[in-house]
Amino acid sequence: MRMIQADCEVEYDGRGHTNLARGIRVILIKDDGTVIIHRTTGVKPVNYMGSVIDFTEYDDTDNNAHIIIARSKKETLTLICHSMIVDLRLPSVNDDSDFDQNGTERQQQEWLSRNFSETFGDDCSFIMREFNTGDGSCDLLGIDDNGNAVLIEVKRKAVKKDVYQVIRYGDAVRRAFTDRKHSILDQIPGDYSLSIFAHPRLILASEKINKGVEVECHSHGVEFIPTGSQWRNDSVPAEIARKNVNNASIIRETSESSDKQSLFNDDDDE
Amino acid sequence: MRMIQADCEVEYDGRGHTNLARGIRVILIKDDGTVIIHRTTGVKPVNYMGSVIDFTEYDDTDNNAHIIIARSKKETLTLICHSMIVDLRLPSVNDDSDFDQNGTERQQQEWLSRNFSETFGDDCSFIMREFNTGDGSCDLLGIDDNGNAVLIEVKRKAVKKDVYQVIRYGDAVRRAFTDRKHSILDQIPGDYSLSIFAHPRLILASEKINKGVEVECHSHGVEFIPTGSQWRNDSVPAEIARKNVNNASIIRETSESSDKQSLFNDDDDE
DNA sequence: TCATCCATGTCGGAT
DNA sequence: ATCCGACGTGGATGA
Repeated sequence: MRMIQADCEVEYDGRGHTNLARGIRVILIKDDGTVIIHRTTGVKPVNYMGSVIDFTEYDDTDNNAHIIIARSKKETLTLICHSMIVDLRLPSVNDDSDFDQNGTERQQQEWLSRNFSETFGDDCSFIMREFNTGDGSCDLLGIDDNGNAVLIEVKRKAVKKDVYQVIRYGDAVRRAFTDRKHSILDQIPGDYSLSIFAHPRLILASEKINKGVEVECHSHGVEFIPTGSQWRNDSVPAEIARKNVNNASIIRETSESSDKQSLFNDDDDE
Repeated sequence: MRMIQADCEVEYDGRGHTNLARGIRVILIKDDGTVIIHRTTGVKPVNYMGSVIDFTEYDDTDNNAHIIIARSKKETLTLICHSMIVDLRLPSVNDDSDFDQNGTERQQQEWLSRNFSETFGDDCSFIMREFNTGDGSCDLLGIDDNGNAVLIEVKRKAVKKDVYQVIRYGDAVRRAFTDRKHSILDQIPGDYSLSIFAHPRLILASEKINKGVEVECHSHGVEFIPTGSQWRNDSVPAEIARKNVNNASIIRETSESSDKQSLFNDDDDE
């Protein structure tokens, strides 16, 4: 890992083409070749490149510049460094530690599969998750008492576009029905007829919902069903923070009103 | 800007919840409060947080740990640092330099507006860009010789989902027609009747196309039109690299076969 | 390799 | 503030 702060220009060429005019940025070069360039604000890097195949590093004495070129199979990232303010090479370490993640749509989907009839109605029973419609996979597949398939798309926050995702799944299974494409049944546990896809029920299920989504649902024959947030509580891990904060002495603390700037740079030496 | 390398645990709580077990990572804390935590590989940070309102920093002497807590309105990021290997506070700089980007859909859209009939046919003339359908804005609006609106969605790479984006725009303008919603015409230069939206032509235009998209188009009455890549050539900026690489002396150079690892850390002192 | 979909998506623009 | 769609989206997963 290499940590650089440099006064530099950056050019990227590949899927697109970008030019970043001269200025001071922070550059990370990881041991796997990944290059990440950050400006002074924002979460996302202004430039970056992964899958680097080779590096070339020049000293352009004529222009008094240090040049770093990273190449991947189809891309090139060029840094013209007019001055290297910091250039720190850190020992390589490998980090195979666990990263646990909660509150994902996957967990929401799993929770709903275990709370199916409670959420979607007693006339409706769960069949499977990740049902392949032939045109993308639907989060949940169920069947109602009329023998119609129930296609459910799960979102943490539903937007209008999602309504069309469900419509698309409906189109796909109806086409499987009219085309007598029996292979779509192979993935389904149990013994079902293709006719369950003649008139599928379409459901969009979500925790939060954007304005206008219910109207969009209604005008396209899609049911909207709120899921609540209960699913989040089922798998919250122990918080590491609480057990450490006790007995700790505060070194520095800021609030919204204070000058944030002064905290992170060396302009304010205490 | 603060650049840290630390042996740390990380917990995030907010929209989701994550726990990262102990290990060595690089942490950037920007002057705007943004925190970015990188592992040893990959482009994306393992943890991050923007819109930070306040920081709290502890020394937990009991556990011999340094604790940094960043809070935004609805989120908390906690770092338990068991050792601070590097903790560099860099002077704040402001960087208002230009960042030019090319090869965007926006440019493709603009190019198509200037090459409209060549691309979409002589029976078809351009009206405007970014036409608000009432349910999302369509990239290009034109009109054909039959007096029907032509709704065009532009993509660099078309996928099946995009077909439904166009369908949705078609739904919206037809609804405007049946509902006699004349206000949709306000944004259109020139004098048109609502009836142009009775039977809109729907077009998906793209440079690249995924398998199955044309079939999806055909089965939903959407036309697919390839745009080519000509639009990319209209706005390629001068390459800054070429003019600098001449007369430069190579310091170090790697190729695919060499040991990349050795380039970026200090295991190989030359 | 290609296609699909989620993401603590982030970000910018419009309403 | 919310809504909306692009992104050099990245990354994982399944065919």
